[in-house]
Amino acid sequence: MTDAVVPSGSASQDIPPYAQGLNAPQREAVLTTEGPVLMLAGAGTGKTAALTARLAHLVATRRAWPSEILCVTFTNKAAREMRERVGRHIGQAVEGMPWLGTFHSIGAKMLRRHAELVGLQSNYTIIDTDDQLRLLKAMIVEAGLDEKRWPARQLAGLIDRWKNRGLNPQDLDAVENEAYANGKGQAFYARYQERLKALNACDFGDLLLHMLNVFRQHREVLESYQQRFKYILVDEYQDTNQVQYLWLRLLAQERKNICVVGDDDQSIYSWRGAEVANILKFEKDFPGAAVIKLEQNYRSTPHILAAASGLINANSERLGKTLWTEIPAGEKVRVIGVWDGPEEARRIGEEIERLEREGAGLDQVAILVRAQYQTREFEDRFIQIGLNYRIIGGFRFYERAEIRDALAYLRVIAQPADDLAFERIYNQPKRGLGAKTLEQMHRHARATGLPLAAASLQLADTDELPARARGTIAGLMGQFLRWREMAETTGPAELLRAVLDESGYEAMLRAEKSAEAAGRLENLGELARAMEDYDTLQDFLEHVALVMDNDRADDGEKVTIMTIHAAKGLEFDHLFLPGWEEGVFPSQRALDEGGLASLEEERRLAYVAITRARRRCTIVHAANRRIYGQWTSSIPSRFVGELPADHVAEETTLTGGASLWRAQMSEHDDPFAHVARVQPSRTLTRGPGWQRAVATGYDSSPARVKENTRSAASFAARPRTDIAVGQRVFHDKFGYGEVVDQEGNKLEIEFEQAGRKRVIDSFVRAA
DNA sequence: GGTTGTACGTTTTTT
DNA sequence: ACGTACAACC
Repeated sequence: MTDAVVPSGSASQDIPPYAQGLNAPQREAVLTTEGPVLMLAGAGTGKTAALTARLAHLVATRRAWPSEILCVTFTNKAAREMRERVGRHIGQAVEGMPWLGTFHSIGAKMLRRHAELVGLQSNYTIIDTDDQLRLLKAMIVEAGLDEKRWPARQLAGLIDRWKNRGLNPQDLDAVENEAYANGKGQAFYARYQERLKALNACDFGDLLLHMLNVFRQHREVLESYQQRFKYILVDEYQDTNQVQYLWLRLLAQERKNICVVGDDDQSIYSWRGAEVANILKFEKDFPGAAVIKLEQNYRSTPHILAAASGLINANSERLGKTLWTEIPAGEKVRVIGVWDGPEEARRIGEEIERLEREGAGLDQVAILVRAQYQTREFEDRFIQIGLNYRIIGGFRFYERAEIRDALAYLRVIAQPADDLAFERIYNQPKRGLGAKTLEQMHRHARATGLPLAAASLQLADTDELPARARGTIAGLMGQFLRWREMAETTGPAELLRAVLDESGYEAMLRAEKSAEAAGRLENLGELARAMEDYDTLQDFLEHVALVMDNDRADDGEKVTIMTIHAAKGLEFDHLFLPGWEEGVFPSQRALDEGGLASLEEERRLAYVAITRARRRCTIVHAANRRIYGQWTSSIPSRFVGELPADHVAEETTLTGGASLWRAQMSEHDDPFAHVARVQPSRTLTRGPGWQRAVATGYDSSPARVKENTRSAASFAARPRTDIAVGQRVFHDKFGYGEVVDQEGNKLEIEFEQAGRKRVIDSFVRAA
């Protein structure tokens, strides 16, 4: 994803502007419009340039309207870049490309049109992992299972993986089913789907799986899309999972004008369902596919390229590419051995300061780590020496509590059946509604099949709850009604401001007077500002759910610190790769869990890391490192040994004095460091902690989840047939009494002890 | 209902 | 080592 593509020659009159400056294979990738095309694009070979030119070519030659091209990427960032670069070629017409986006955003868009085919309404909510976990946890507890023994996370992971593979609950075989709570997996999965339907919600996996189901079960819908999409383009094809693969295969089946771009050597997401096999078998899936290899690298020096190529050669199962470059030879890849983690940070800090003195921009310097915890060492050190840095990853704006609270209010306004959102804010700010009230609301909601909000309103009209709670609920629901009306006429930003003000949420934060509360208020202000760009609440909520915009514009030159995963697709002049030790990289956990396949993925990760470097690449390994508070000594990564010697300059000073001496000179960094050095403890194999004994009963039968197809706004009540006026009944709280009036499911009862009360019929039983 | 103590689990991450 | 999440307290 770089602009680096300007090879020599080849600009001539008969070559359209968008194809000028492309090399021969790139141009072939642009001009081979008909039939299946597999574009194998190595790192830094100008794949995005070719892809965007191809799009421009299809439009410019009138082969398709922009709206007839399906172009899928994995990340929003990639989609944004693609749109921008296509725009440079074809101008305004790019606005008419509604089907350029991520798999999930395209899935969401299609699903809005066909929601009813899977039992949803088109204003369905997209829930995130947090909501997903809360929902599953509630279900697990409800079923009487020990949440400790069968964590919701595990179930969520399984369901996710099933969805990624295109499996519906009924598609699971006995083996899959066994994977959770002794064969309860399928039942939970099925119930989870029912619950989501009742909430008019779906999770990320559903965006693709629901549409796959629609394609499979509704021929006419599939055909309409097959007709519409004259050309299909897929970026990062090596990252597709099974469901995405099935999706594409159905859509491409008719016209077979599908062009996939990818690099099997850069497949680093198998742990979340990506199947390298998809790219490896493309030629089998689409016989006669043109295979185009982009092998000229425009990014890195020959030494860097050779080092990376030598390393990846150790992998089997490759399609095989030979990267080459015309860039003049630069420095060899440096490998530096240091004593421990702190020294590693110190050394890299010094190197960066030197680069700075030499005039390098800090924006062109990056440190790529295997795991997030490694960033701390650098953060500590860089704060100390006053080096500007930025850590990518970590907190996300939309994951902060106050933002999620605000969004929960908006979600309830947009979609009254969104119980998860309602539960989050019904007592936030504190309104005196506690667990007891919530329990009652849940009970009533379950009995009636109403959403929580609607059930609570109904409940507020009776004596089931204390007068205070009733008034509070009625007031809150009244506010929601007003906000809902307001949403019709006002923009989302103004609506949010009104909600924050009238709900008392803002007042709650103001009353707090802490620096933290001030920050939260600021964040909410920023949220409102972000909302100015959207016309409807619905648009905004979808944006939030799907476009977790991470990269906020950052001012000033800073060293970038991030994981290798996050760096995919990026490039830097000066690159530092610390932590190349056995156990860290390759990660011990990967080796324990995935064997050879994981090792090869770690190696691909190393390949991705090295190929991010444009001019200089420095690999560092430390002999001692503190991991989980435990000093651990380690040996250099096997990947270091796999680098071809001719292209590497070793600077390992471990045994000889200099680096050791330096390490001891600065012991004040860690007064106990010498202790550790005398007795380095080694924590080797940590068995997978999640493998636990298997034995648990499933003693309570799962409560049935009623399907609620009614809109939340209708509070229509189904009266009970076994209760009538004059009947003697029993109520848990009020005791015995006689029904004096029945109106829907609300009863008026003259109780013997408690007097005349209005109650809900589901709370009494015939006596 | 809010605060303190303890136990646990710690790769990678998008959508 | 450390942060989080839940349980037991006041």
